Amino acid sequence: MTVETGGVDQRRLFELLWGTPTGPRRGPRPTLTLAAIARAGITIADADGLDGLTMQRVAESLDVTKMALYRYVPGRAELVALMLEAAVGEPPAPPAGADWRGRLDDWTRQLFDRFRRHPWAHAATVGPRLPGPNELAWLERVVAALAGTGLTGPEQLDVAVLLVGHARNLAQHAAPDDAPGGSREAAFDALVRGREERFPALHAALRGIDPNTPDQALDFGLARILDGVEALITARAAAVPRHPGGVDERSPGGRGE
Amino acid sequence: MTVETGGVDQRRLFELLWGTPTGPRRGPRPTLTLAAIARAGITIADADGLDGLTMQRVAESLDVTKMALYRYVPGRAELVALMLEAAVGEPPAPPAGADWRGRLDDWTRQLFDRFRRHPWAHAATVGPRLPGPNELAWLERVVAALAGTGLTGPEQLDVAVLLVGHARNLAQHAAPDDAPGGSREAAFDALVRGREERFPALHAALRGIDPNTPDQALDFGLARILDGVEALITARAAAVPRHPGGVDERSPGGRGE
DNA sequence: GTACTCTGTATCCGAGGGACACAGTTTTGA
DNA sequence: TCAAAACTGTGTCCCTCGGATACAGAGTAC
Repeated sequence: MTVETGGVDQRRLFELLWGTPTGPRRGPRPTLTLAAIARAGITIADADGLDGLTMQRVAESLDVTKMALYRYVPGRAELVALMLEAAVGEPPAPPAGADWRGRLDDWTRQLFDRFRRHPWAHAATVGPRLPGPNELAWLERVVAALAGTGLTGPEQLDVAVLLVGHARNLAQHAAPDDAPGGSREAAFDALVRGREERFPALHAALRGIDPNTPDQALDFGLARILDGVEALITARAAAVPRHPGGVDERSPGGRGE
Repeated sequence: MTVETGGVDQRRLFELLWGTPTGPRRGPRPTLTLAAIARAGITIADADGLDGLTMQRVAESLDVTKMALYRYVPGRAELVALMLEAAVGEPPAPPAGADWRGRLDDWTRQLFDRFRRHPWAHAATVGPRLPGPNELAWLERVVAALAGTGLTGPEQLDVAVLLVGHARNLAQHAAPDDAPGGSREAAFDALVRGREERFPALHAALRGIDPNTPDQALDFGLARILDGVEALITARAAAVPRHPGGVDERSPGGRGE
């Protein structure tokens, strides 16, 4: 029982995620596949969330005993990791002829879509964890799109972190099949109503909400982020017209006023 | 056993979060307080995460039986909600004399700090949930800071969502007491090493990482976001030049660009 | 054919959330 | 003053779930 990082067997998980599917030699041939198990788990978690995902249910849906799963997967935590890797899947091809901004825009929306289709994915990605090949491939796409923009390596990764966070965060806000108009704003409105003097600005902001217009938080945030990145890129290009990667003009919007 | 939203009793939770502390009439006076229970839970969760948080341990740390807690809290889920509300606490006062950007910058860093101090808070905030007074008060601060900038109500809320997401996301990346240099990048590097042809851009980006420089993802993302918001605000102001005392003339020298 | 190895199963255990009934305590009403 | 009512903390019980272990059957290598 390795309590390491929430009970995840790092070695075995690494083999499962990154190892080659080595065919066994002797003994009866397995009736299951890692992919099939992950698929079954995804189906269950999509329907009832991570709480509804029990080894028993996964086993039942595959017509095996619960303990049979442990021949393939060390435990529940590793199963979730495999499900996550399968659920994100391979990154989509970048749109043809798009510049870095077009690529990042499309990339974020595609990732958002993945997260929205699998609401449990958010909970499955909290805390440090071992990324799988698909996850790294998604990351590779962002960094590749930003290559040649003048951003440093760390900055490219920071942009990726920013976009992943936004996609993941917004997918959580937008329930997969929620009533249009956003139940979240409705809940806020109900709470603020009767407490206007306590939350005056919030009250005013909520008055400007049209229940018919769909939630545009994804578009809005994405546009702001990409505007900010674009501003940095153009500033870099103007400041250092030659040899990218020199002494960076760090202008942290940090601390001091 | 209300399976509603993960087993949360919405009515009772609303009373716990928003209700007035009505003193009971008859019977022995309670030995515990909601605040004390929440504090005990926070202490445990800070140390061992949400998985380490059991009713048993909370009860032990308060010298009561497990079932005694159920006199105060309907169940574990509601306890976590109370812990969250106590952990975020009241929002800090906005820095004196700061414009909207300064306020939002400070706000985001303070929120980041709260999340970083309580790593379980991220997991506790997945999915739709009932916000408490403190949570709404934090939100109120953002919207108040943006009042008069020309942004619409929904846009102000979208900015808040964006900033909350960034603070929360980055707090997860930055482990509370991790080794400097970022184990995350180190893990990436170890994975990419030997697979350079598969992740060429990632490989190149990782080469530009200096293990000594601290992680600047929070600063970077925050600066990008606020740059993007600022661009929108100035564009709005330029398009609608009237509105006498609305948009303040913020230009304290060379910020950003 | 025999030994070895791998798969799926049956059984068992402990941890954890929570229901329920009961005893003790404090206030209210007569 | 005293009994009834209401509320608190406790002990006990149950169920679910993750996982360990031992075992029986299946398939392969020698």
